[in-house]
Amino acid sequence: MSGKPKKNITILDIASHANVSKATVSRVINGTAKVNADKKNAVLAAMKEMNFEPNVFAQGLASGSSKTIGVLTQDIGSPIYDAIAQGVLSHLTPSNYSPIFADGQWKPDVAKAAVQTLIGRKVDGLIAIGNVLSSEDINRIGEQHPLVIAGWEVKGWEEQCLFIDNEQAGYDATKHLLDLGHRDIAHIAGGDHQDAVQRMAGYRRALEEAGVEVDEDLVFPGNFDGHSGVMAVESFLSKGKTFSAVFAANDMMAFGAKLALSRRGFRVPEDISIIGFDDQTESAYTTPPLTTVKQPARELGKAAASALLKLIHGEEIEIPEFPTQIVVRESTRVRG
Amino acid sequence: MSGKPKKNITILDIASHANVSKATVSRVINGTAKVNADKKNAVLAAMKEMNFEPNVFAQGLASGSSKTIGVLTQDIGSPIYDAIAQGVLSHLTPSNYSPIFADGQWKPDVAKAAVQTLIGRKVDGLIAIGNVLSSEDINRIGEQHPLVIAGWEVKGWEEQCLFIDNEQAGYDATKHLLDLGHRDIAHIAGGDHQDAVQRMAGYRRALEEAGVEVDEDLVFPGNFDGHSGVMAVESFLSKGKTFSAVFAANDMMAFGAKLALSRRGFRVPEDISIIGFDDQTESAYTTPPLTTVKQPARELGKAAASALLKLIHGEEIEIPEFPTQIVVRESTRVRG
DNA sequence: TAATTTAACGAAAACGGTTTCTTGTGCGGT
DNA sequence: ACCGCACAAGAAACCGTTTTCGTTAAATTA
Repeated sequence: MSGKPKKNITILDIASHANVSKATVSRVINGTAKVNADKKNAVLAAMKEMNFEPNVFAQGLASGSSKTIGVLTQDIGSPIYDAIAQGVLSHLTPSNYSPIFADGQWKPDVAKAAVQTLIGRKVDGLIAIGNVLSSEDINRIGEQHPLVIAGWEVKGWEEQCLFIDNEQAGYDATKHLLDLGHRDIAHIAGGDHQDAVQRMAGYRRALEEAGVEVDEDLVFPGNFDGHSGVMAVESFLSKGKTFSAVFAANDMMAFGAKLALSRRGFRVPEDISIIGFDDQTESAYTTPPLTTVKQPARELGKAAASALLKLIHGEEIEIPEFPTQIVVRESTRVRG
Repeated sequence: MSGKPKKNITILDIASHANVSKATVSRVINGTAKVNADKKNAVLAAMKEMNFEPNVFAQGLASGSSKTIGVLTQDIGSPIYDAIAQGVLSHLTPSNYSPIFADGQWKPDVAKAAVQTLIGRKVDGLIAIGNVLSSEDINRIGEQHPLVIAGWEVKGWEEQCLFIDNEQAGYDATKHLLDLGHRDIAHIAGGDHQDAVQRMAGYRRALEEAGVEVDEDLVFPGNFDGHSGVMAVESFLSKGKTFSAVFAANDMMAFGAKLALSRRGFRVPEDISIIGFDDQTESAYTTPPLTTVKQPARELGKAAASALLKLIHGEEIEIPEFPTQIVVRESTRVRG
C-alpha cells in the first residue's frame, strides 16, 4: 500500500499482453490501419484490463499534434466574454481537445506573449476571445496556425471572425427609443473598443435617419464600467441638458446611469427610459428590469470552437450570422 | 517566401552551432549542472540567435513534468468562481506554468471525467474551484497528485483547502441586521451547497444568540439565482409573514428579492432592509447600492495557485485566513 | 501450378529532449 | 613524482508513441 512499483503501463505492455507488436497496438488506438478482428479485440481487451492511457507527451512528440487548443482571453470576469468562454468550453468538453488558457489583459504586449506561450505549448489551434492584436499580428499568427476570433472583427481576417453586427444592434436599440417617441436620447459609449464605436455609429445613424440632430453633449465617453454610467448622467445634468432616454453601450453602465438618475430624483422609466446592451444575467432582476440588447454569446463561443475544430481538420468553415435581439423589459416606455 | 523547409531547430542544432554536446545544452537550459562560462555563453548566444524554443513534448516525455496545471471549474459565469479563476490565472501567468481548464458542471460524474482528462494530460497539479467530488474521491486524487481546493472545504483535506468562514460571515451579516434593530429577519438560502448551508448556520446562530426564535416560514430554500429571490419574497408574503429585513445567501437572490419587494410596494431600505453576499461588481450600482458581504475571491485564487506551486516543488504550505468583510451600502438601515 | 498482387503486421527509425555513465583533465595530498 | 579525487563535458541510454519500410502469408491472376 505504501511502496508502489510505479510502473507505468505502456503500449509495449499492451503489446506483449496481447501478443502483438506495439505498432499494431498503435494502429488499434488510432484506427490508422486495418487490423484483424481477433488481434484487435485482444488489444482492446488488454487495454481495458490494464486500463491503459496513452502518454500524451509521446503521442505529441511522435505525431506533432497535442489535442489542445489555446484560448486567448482578455478579461475574465466580463459577462459577455465569460459567456463566450463558456460556450467554447462546452463545445470542447465532448471533443477530445482540451483548452489551455492564457490572458492578454487587453494589453498588446501581454497578449503577444500569451500567444507565444500558447504556441510554445504546441496547441493545435487558437481561439481569441476579444482582441487587442493588430491586423498584422493576427495575419502573421493566422497563417501559421489555425485561428478564429470570437467577439471581434479583424479587417482582412473576417472569414475567421465570429461577431455580431454591433452597428445594427446600436441602431436597433436607438430605434427602439425613437419608436417610443423619444427625441432627446443620450448615449453612454464604451471608449474606443471596436464594439463600442460601432454601437455608437448605429446610434448616430438611427438619429440621423429620424431627422434628429446628435447633441454631442449627450454623448459620454464611458469605459464599460458602472462608474462610467454614473459619471455620464452627472455630465449630462451638469451641462443642463434635458433628455428623456439613455442608450448605454453595456448593461453595467446602464446600471450606473439608473443609480445616478435615482439619486437626482429621476424615475426610470417614468421620467427617463434606459436601454442597455448585453443582457447580462443581473439585468432581468434589477429594479426595474432592464430593457437591453441580447447577444448570443454562448452560441458564438460554441460556434467558434466548432469552426476551429473544422479548420484544424482542414475542412471548410462557414461563419453563421449571430442575430441580436432587443429584450424589452421595464426600463423603457413611451415618452411621457 | 512560399516553400518553407520547415526545419524545426532542436537542441542538436544549438549544440553543433555552439560546439558542444546536446547534454551540455540541456544543462544550460535547465541549470541542472555547472558548465563553463564560455561554453555556457556560446550556448546562450546560439539559442538567442536561432531563437530556439524547446519542444514541450520532448521535455515532458523525458522529464515527466508538463509545466501545466489543471483547473477544474464547476461553473464558469458565476461571479465568485470567476473571480477565483481570475486570481488563479493571474498568479500563473508570470510563472512558467500554463493552466488547462476542464469543467465539471457541478455534476460528480462529469467532474470525475474532467479530472481524468486533466490527469491524462499529465498536469503537474490540480486546482479545484468549488467542488462536487466526495471526500473519498478527493483523497484518492490528492494522494496521487498535488491538489488544492479553492472556495470549498473538504473534510479530511482541510490543509489543502482555501475557503472563507461562511458560518461566521453569515453570522456577521445577520448580526449587522440585528444591530440595526431588526428582529424579523428572513433568510434566502442557497440550497444544499456547503457554503449556503454554513451561511444559514451563521444566520441561526446570530438569531439564537440574540434571543430571537427562527421562524422557519421566513427561511426560503433558494438556489442562488435571481428567480429564487423573487420566489422567496412571494413565499414570505403569501404566508402572511411580516419582516423588516432579508439576508440573502448571495447577491443575485438579493436582487431578485429587491425586485419582488418593489413590485409589492415595499421600499428598500425604508420598509425593508436587504443584505446580500459576494459583493459582485453590479452590487455597487444597483438602486439602492447593495449592502453585502465581500469575500476576497481573487486573493483566494491567487493563494490557491501559489500554494499549489509550492506543493509541486515539495515545499511546505500554509493556508492563510481569508477574512470576509461587510460592505455597508444603502440597502440596509435602522429599523423604522 | 507458378507468378503477382495485396493485406496484415512486425522491426526499426524517427520525434527532441533529460539523465546516467564514462572519460579525460587539472588539482591537492603525501 | 604518484595516487586519488573532484569536475566538466561528451556518449549513449531512455522516455512512449507514430510511422515508414520490409516481410511474410494469403489471395488473385495468368
